[in-house]
Amino acid sequence: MLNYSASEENYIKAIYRLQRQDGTVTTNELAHELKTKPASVTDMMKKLKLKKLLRYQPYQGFRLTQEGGKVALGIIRRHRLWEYFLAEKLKFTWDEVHEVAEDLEHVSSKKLIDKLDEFLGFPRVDPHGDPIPDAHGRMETSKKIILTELPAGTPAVVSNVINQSTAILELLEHKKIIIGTRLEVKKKFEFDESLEIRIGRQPAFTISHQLAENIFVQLV
Amino acid sequence: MLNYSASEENYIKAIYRLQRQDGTVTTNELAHELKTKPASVTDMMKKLKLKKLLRYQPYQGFRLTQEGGKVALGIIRRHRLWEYFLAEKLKFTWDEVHEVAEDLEHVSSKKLIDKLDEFLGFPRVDPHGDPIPDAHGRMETSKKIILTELPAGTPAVVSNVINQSTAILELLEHKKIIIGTRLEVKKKFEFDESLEIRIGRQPAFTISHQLAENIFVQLV
DNA sequence: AAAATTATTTAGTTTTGTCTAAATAATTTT
DNA sequence: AAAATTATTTAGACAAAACTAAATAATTTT
Ligand SMILES: [Mn+2]
Ligand SMILES: [Mn+2]
Ligand SMILES: [Mn+2]
Ligand SMILES: [Mn+2]
Repeated sequence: MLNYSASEENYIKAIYRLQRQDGTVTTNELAHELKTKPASVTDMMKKLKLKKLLRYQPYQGFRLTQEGGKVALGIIRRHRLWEYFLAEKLKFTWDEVHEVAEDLEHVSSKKLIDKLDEFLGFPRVDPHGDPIPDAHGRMETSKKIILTELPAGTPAVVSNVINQSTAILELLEHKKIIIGTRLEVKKKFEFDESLEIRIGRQPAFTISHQLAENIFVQLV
Repeated sequence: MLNYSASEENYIKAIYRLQRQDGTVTTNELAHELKTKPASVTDMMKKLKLKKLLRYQPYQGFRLTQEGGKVALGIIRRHRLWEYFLAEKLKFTWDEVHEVAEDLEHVSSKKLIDKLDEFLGFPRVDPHGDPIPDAHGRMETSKKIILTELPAGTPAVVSNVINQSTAILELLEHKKIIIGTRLEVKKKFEFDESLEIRIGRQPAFTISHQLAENIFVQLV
């Protein structure tokens, strides 16, 4: 597998993420995601097409090729292993890891990453609950549902938090919700879409729709 | 302290290393050290001068300013901490650490490095025996002498190996010489400048001038 | 179906870091 | 002290990655 520049890697990773949702990715979406200009996206897309990492016809959207997908998984593996390292070994808080991992992910020594993986004990998920691809690019694909769509009375476990800001971390810490927390929705209120939830045998409490939207759970 | 590009950092580090030896650094020396062309060096020197990291008059040599020296120590700190991490935690061998650290050193989060330092237990020297600057840029300055200049009969401890190749590591492992080994020169042979040395109470053995040149020791 | 709006691409610049070839300065040899 | 050699700088080009402004294509509104 060839080596790509940090810039190319950031584009590849963004396309991978966006195409999970929409199937195909547009110029404007990418420009917005990467905080760059549409014209810059077009330039880079031509380059990545030439390198056979993606397919696209002018004015249609982009899609990674099989090879492009493999490259993306490699970058995501590096990113999430570093995040795990920062949180677990260096005691970074949850909201601090992403920014640093955004740089570390571009150091591409295969040996470094495989040894790091081993040192960390082959973790399956990063500090936000996102799965870490293994050395062959395989990763866990457990069915996760948004907390807002969990039916009342169904026990579930928090598996993933999307938003990685300091603000959401503060709130989650206050509410004592972390990845792995087992909870149940008691009631859904139509007016403001807030949820009443219960953790274990503790008294139930309320969380806002905005918060619930960012929490994914798995059925148990 | 501002942020510098990987390229600028590699130049700064190289100047720092070379000026330790010669006091001042020339265009050709730098070009050779960095495997680049003299014209590229001149370009970069203008840039670093503009940023007040070095002093130079055309056709004289270069010297880092005080600020330039501080920046250099920061890069060296990152480089050596990563080398220590790779060797100690990830079990890289001695000859493999430098190349990877050459990339990792350019990830410049201060918090990352200070936490890494703490995680590693504030190590004083990297795997080759070179001192690691602390968070304030201070580092050990123990007097080291080349093994070829150690007088016969004076006990000393191996503190440092300059050459970092796989080849020298193989030889040192075979001879059971590592950093920290206590030894004594028994005899120096004029003909080929080979040395007879003894480790502890074991039988004495011979090492070549080429090998001895790359080993530094400290008196005990 | 035209017109208006929105999305995307193209054209032309800019910055950073590199290179080759040519010019000039400094040093060494004769 | 010239001449020859070596070191350094300058001039001009190039590639990567970004940007702005203008052109064009696609979509939506009227
Ligand atoms: Mn992340
Ligand atoms: Mn990144
Ligand atoms: Mn090194
Ligand atoms: Mn480097």
